[in-house]
Amino acid sequence: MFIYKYPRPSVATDSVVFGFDGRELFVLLIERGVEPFKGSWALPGGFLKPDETVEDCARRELEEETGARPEYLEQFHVFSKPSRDPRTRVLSVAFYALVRKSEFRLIAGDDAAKACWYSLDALPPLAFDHASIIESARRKLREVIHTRPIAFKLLDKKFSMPELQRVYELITGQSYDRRNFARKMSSSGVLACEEAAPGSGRQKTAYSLAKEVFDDDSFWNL
Amino acid sequence: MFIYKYPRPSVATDSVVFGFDGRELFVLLIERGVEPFKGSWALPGGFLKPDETVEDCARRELEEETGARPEYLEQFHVFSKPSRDPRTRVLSVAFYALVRKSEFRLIAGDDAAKACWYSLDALPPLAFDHASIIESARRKLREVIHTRPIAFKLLDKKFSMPELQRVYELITGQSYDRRNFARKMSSSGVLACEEAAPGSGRQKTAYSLAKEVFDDDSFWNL
DNA sequence: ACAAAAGTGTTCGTTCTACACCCATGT
DNA sequence: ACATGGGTGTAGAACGAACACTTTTGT
Repeated sequence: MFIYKYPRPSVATDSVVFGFDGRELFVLLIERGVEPFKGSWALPGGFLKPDETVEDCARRELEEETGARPEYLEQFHVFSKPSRDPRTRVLSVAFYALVRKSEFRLIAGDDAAKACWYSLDALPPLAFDHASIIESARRKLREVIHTRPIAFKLLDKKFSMPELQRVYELITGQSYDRRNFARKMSSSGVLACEEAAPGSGRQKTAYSLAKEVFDDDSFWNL
Repeated sequence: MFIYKYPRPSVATDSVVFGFDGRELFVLLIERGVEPFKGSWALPGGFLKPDETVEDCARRELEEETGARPEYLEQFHVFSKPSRDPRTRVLSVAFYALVRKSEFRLIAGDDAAKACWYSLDALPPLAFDHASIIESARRKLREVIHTRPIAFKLLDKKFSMPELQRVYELITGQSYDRRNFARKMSSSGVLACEEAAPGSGRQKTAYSLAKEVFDDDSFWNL
């Protein structure tokens, strides 16, 4: 039992983990194993422990519930409407993360019955205010993709230009001319060319993130 | 007394209020009237009450401690290092706000001994991690000024082109060519020309934010 | 052999940048 | 009268947008 002089809210984190399979964008959801909303789909997340930062908490809960250990994870908004959780006052710090969907095995642990990828445009009904958290994360992603090279976190180390373009188009909702897109990317200096496809035809040239970018923190933390 | 089954952190808000006097940028600080850090300077802010959102809390505390009621106030980061407050675990949701410095009277109320503007490049020693919160708010401002027309919140309803330019230069840390700057602003469509200075000389042309922009929420909330 | 996907250059319009002079006001 | 600050236009460079054809691979 914990006793305080003034009332305190519970604090939780929720994470919107985006994944890409070469075609579509997905979000990682869990089926809740406990009340409230037992049996419905929700974002992975949970309550803050006494000695961790919210970032620690988001990472811990993600790993416990789904096995995911994203490289890139960032907080983007606090949801604090008093009625957002029917049990008690819960304030949620929301994060978004980008992972290579292929790169880890889904594990359902803990109080998550199972973890599962859902296509962003075929989401099931969601617990709490999680639908609006996802909406909000999408807007954030659309905003931030112009500022930092985060799209690469969704792709394998080596990727092709059309794959990269697809990611940009899905995130921004616009479409781009193939040649202009490739030129702009190439001249921006963040790409390294791994293996060129020589002639012209259906084989794909492989690119990767330039090393200078990959390990320069200023690109990622602004 | 409040009793919970699991430990909970205290949740507070802290606000970085920027002001502009025609020359320099300022931040609104209070002198703490209570321990810890009694007598030193700090950001206005305080603890979340049971039935308010973090936005409500930030507004309430700002008004109580300084009298400020900013039009534009937005959360930007959660600071959650367990040791950031010596008393107990306090998690802080940080906000930044922009006000017309001329437009309100400073009032010191509550547990603030007094409220006062400090120039951004002559800040006193600050309580807690408030120095780094301010640093972080500045970076945020630098980032967001390219996306939304928030600079106008620092200026009077009517303002001159050189004043507007000064705000941009202070926030971004760059300087711009007068003519290019004026052209870009004029052609961006967010300005309305109030009174043109006819000839050319030292009288200033007055501008204001275009009405369409002023009351179109999409410009402000993205 | 046909359909689907990937590679490749050029032109044109727009935007950005750099730059110099004149006038009005206050001291 | 002089210093300060504000107004104004143009030319060249960089950037962004639009556009068609050829090759390869899989069916």
